[in-house]
Amino acid sequence: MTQTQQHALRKFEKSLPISLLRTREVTTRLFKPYIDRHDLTMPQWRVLRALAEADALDAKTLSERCVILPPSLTRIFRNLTSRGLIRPIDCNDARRHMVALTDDGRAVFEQVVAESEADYIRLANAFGPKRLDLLLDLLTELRDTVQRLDDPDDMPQLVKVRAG
Amino acid sequence: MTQTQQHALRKFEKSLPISLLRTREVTTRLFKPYIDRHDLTMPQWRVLRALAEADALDAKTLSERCVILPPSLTRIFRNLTSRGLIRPIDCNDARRHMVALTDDGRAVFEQVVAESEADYIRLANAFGPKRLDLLLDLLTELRDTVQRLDDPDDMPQLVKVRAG
DNA sequence: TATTGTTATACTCTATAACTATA
DNA sequence: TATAGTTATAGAGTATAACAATA
Repeated sequence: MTQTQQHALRKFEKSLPISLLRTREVTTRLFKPYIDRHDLTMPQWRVLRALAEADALDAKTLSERCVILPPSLTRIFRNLTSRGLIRPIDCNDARRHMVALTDDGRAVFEQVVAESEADYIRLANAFGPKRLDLLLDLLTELRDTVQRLDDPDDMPQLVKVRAG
Repeated sequence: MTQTQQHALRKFEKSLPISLLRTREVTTRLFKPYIDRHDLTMPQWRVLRALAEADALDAKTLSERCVILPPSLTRIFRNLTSRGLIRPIDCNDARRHMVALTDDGRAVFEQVVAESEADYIRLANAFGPKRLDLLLDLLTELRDTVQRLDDPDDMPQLVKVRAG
């Protein structure tokens, strides 16, 4: 391999969106069999997972938190409701479509977590639990940073100067 | 917000595939306008970007490196070839479909890079260039770690013991 | 016989705009 | 008037299996 090609490869590795995509692909592939086993798509799973950690959520919150566009979410609601995994929740704002897990939905969630736990521990040990925490923190902070780029009033002064 | 909900939120933040997806979503949104401007989809752009850093690549390599399944790649080849952005390359193994950028393809690539560079620098400065490098390194290393999980012979002894 | 890639097929997601209902 | 969500629609990606061509 030539010097130029080595440099080129490093540049490709350093593309942030692509690196995030590739890393997500391999980690998703590790856990996807446990999702497939319950006839769930990854977006459907993200909805169940988000609902498992809240009493109830509206469509907009789920859309943002699970990275699913509203039209897709409408279909996912229909699917998961018909399968008895989620149910509508009364809300004082009639525009909002709030949903929560049913008992069956929670059971499915708990099953997937239990079945995949061994692989998660295997991954955490192989990578190093502390490095995994560091990575997760960096991901969250990068997300916050990028979101603040669109809203410069929230930016700390130092960063504003450096970015300019 | 209750104690339980705070804990729940943290758990959702700590899902690796979801965190990777959400971070990719915001970073992609930052750069996507520059891709859209040239009537490219993100997968098409990944192909151009990979080819820009190699003389020529075959479909299998591109499929892995760009996270695109072979059937999608076939369609993308057809699209980019018809637009004159890539061209087939002769190869000693006639099974392989090798392609390379045309001059037009390279021009489009350079244009996108030039147009988006200011935003990339803005992001790197806001997040911290060194932290960005750390994040990119961790992403690459995590990818390697997960891939080795499927191929335990490659695992260092210490990790094998800890994982077992 | 194994590998590379294409085709076929069905389903899902992506993305935008237009529309309804509610605040 | 602004917001939340649904519907409609077109296009692209996801995923699998079956197939053809080549090694």
